Amino acid sequence: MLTLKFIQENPQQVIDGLAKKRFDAAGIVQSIIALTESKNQTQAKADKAKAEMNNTARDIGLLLRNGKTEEAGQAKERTAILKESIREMDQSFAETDEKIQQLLVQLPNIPCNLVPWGKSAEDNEVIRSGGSFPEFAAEALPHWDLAARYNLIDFELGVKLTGAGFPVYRGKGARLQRALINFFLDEARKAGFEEIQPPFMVNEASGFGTGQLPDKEGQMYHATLDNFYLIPTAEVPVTNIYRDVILDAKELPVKNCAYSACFRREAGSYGKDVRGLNRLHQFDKVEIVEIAHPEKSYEVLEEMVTYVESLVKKLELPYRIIRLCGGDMGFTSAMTYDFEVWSAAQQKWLEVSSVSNFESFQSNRLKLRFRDEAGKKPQLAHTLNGSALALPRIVAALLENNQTPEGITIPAALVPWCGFDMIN
RNA sequence: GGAGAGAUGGCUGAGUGGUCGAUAGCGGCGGUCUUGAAAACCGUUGACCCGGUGACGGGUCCGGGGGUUCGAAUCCCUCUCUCUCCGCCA
Repeated sequence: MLTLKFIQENPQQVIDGLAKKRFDAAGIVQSIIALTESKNQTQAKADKAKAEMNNTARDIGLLLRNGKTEEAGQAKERTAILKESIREMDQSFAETDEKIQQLLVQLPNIPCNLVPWGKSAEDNEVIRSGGSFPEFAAEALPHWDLAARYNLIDFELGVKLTGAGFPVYRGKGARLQRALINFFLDEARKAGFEEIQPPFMVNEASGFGTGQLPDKEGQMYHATLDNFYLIPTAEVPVTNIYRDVILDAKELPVKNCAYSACFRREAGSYGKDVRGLNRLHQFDKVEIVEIAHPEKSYEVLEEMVTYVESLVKKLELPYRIIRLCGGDMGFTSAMTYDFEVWSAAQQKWLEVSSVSNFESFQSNRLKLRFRDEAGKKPQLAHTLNGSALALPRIVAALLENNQTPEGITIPAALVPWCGFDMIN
């Protein structure tokens, strides 16, 4: 969430910035400023009363020690009124603060200047593309047909065991999953990311920290008996490592990577978008997370994009990198690049990675700060993350694009991790 | 799952109703000494909020929440977590 101070000091910048996300912030900003003013006045009054109370209590202690019981009794009577007014002011303060918090969490992050105007995916900006489109003699088969033909993925069996969107990978299909996970983790390690193996379930506080709660509650699986949530991405546990942490500037940038299974209820999805591997309730992903100095975060973002690009290049997939327009961006992001790979049989681009700079939007809620030098005040760090990469659509594209009459070929870079170069 | 003990500042650890944001040690930072370093010695060292241009002043925070009291780290209730023993077990 945005910081109160920033909104107070730059109300117009907030309103103008959020217009790019097609969000009308004028009313909320105005309310926040008015409420904050009233909250501050209440605090000033309450603090004064509390100071008086503290002094009186101290005096009573001294009087009692000196045996002046009567005077102490008189002082006690005076505190009763004071006490009641403090109670009222504290209550009013808490109520106002609660209102402000409720308004604050409604404000999306402000897009950075580079973000193009636009209202939907059509207005996104293609930054660059690479790889070549495959050509086929016969008609290309979609990955669900190929998965069945080579016995790689059993979607129906997943339905039997759990439900739709929980596929069972088997044989070379399972080995391909494992190979991709290891490939992505090893590449990330070589690029300087520390590997983390996080819990796949998190508590409520972590859900709040990264903003899944309270808004996207319905998108997460919830183990109600213990009040744990299955993670929708490793971003949640990994970023929450740094909740309530003050880092030393020397430690920046922090670079972490993590594999996790990801669980998403995907309530509301239907139709051909969910066919095969296109949209699943459980899937595998390697995530990269960075914590950067505010002055460096956009450099870091570009580095992350370059890194993710190196992965799709090694997998020899036709890809394009897109800068999302304001209208298509997520709530928490200041700038997002999406990576898409071409699905030859479905004849469409599939999103396989989303790399974002959240600036201080996440760290404000997380209370993730750093200290430039000893003695100086801590300030909010910038957080960034990206998929590097999500498996299912990569697998879909690999299967579809590399199909030959003899079988499916494995990109050379992946063969050492797979242990085979052909699925047939 | 049953029984017991505990949660204090970056860490260890005192403090059981009255100037306690909190003794002490370690660590960190600054200095003296040294060619330099170590050792020793001296000083310093939490976060957040409000008011003030500022010096500074005030407030909140001793796991979370609530209560008792003029006054709570200290007493009571409750939740969470940790440890020990027993049970079970990959």
